[in-house]
Amino acid sequence: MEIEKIRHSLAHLLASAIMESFPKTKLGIGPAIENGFYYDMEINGLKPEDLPKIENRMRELIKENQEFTGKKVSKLIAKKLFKQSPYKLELIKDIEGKLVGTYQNGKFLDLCKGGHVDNTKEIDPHSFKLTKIAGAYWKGSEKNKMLTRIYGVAFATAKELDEYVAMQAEAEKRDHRILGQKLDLFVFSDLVGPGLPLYTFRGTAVLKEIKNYSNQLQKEIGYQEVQTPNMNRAELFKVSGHYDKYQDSMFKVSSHYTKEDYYLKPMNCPQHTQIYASKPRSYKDLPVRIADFAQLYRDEKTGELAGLTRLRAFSQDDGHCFCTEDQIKEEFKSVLLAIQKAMKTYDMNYKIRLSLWDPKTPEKYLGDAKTWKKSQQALEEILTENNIEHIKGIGEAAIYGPKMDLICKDSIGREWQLGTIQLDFIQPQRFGLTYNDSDGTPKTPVMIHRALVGSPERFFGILIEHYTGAFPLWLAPVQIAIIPISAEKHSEYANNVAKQFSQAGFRFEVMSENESLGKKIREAEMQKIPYLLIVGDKEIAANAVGVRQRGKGDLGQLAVEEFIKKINGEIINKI
RNA sequence: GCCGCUUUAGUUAAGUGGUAGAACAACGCUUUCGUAAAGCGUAGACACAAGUUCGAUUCUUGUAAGCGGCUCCA
Repeated sequence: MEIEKIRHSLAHLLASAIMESFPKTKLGIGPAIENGFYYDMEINGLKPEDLPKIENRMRELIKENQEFTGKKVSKLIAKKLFKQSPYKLELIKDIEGKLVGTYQNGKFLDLCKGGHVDNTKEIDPHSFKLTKIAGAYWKGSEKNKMLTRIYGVAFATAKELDEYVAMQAEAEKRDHRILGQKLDLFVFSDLVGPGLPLYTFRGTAVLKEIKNYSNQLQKEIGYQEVQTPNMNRAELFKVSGHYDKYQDSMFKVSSHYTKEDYYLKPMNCPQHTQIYASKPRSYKDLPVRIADFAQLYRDEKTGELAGLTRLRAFSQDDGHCFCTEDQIKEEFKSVLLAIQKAMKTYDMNYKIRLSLWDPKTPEKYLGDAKTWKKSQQALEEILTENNIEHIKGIGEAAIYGPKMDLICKDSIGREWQLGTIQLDFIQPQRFGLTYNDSDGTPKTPVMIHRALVGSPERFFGILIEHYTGAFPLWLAPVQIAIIPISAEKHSEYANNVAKQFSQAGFRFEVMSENESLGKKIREAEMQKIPYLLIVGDKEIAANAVGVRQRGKGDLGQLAVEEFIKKINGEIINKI
């Protein structure tokens, strides 16, 4: 039994149950989706608390052993049959040919091309659940009316449903928004504003490590860090072409003293072109590779903001490479290797997507079809020549060119775009960038946009869930907790040990509150600190620390120097 | 931005048309402790604004923020 058939049949049963309780409802569409199904409809008076009732009615319908019987009818007849719903009529109009498919189960008739179980007895009445009510635009377009969508999850067996529910609960425990608060990594303030997180010293420590590591990796492939302002004249974005396409999502800033508009920058590339353009370049200077961690601002719609994964202020481990066409392949390859190295260190699963333009909507992009064809071909060659497995994403390209994106899957199965390498023939042209070639003639360089983990802030959020807050030692916000057994008797020694850690550059805290040892260990464990060092009389006598490792328990005594040597090794190797 | 839901102390969270009961955290006192919560006590909250009402934390409306979706994601 194909699970899609069960899911889609349940959508019909849902609609059938809805029409009984809400006969005025105008139905839209009801497909099977990953993990379940949904049905879109224009409905009045439906409340979330109605769902269990509808769910039960669906179970009753299943037990009636209804047959699904398909029949093709002419469009004229179909229009009469479905005259109640303008959405169905629109679908009938859109269908090519003279006949349309209909399916009957029990008293319910739906416009449908098929894909059902033969009889509802093939559905386990306890293997599905209606989960939520949401709004959804008709045919997925913001310009259309918003319908009500009822979501359900469904599996072949009740056991699989239980497993799915359990997995969702597990994922919730990893939610970076909750862990971020519990582990004191970042906060939001109503006064500061939505999408504008404040990182505590702990969160800042993690973010810094993420950025430092990206910087290390990109230095290895020749990128030099620059620093650029957070705002610039509107003119810059008019030249780059962003102003026309993205004006609505840029924050406008005004000066009291000049009439000209300024914008907070949503990306670094236009500014980087100006570093390139600051002096004459020779072919011998290329590639020119620059990297930037500047804060970026995007005026996202409020409903799109979410935790650290969608922000109004964030940075990117961003870089741009200006090179000749001959150098494209080599440059892409070195960046791709750096990204893969990073993903290995973070122990993340990913796939590579070749993101292409959608030739059906050229108005969404800059540049002509010929340039697009040329650049897309170049990227595809790189992937096939190096035997790199990839998928294709039509319509996923940037406005100025195709790209390779790294897609990773998080703990609850959501996919995130992290690293990216993008080819751009357009901006260099628009900014009039040139270099003098070996024959003395001026040529236009190619621009490569790239990021390793994308946005460190967003990646931070993903990592919190990836590690369930238990960061590896090198990333941990606090790496070591030093716990004197008696605050009074052992704090002095604890502080002496701490001084050595401070000199060694570790992140530590001394827990010298007047609390029981058990309680302090519990607190440190809940903060997921990798190493707890217990110090009491025995350790003082031996000039040592009692080492307790997260997840491993008591490791026994180690001399302070020995411990420093041990964790230094772990930090350098990022394990 | 759109559809729906939510908002009670720092956090979790009970409850009511007559202004709130608790746990953890905080603070104070006692305790000075060997690997995941010592004991006692103190203080602290109904998101904001308007309306209905003798009286609103509770009902209505609006605003803000959050959550689940949709749309978007250079």
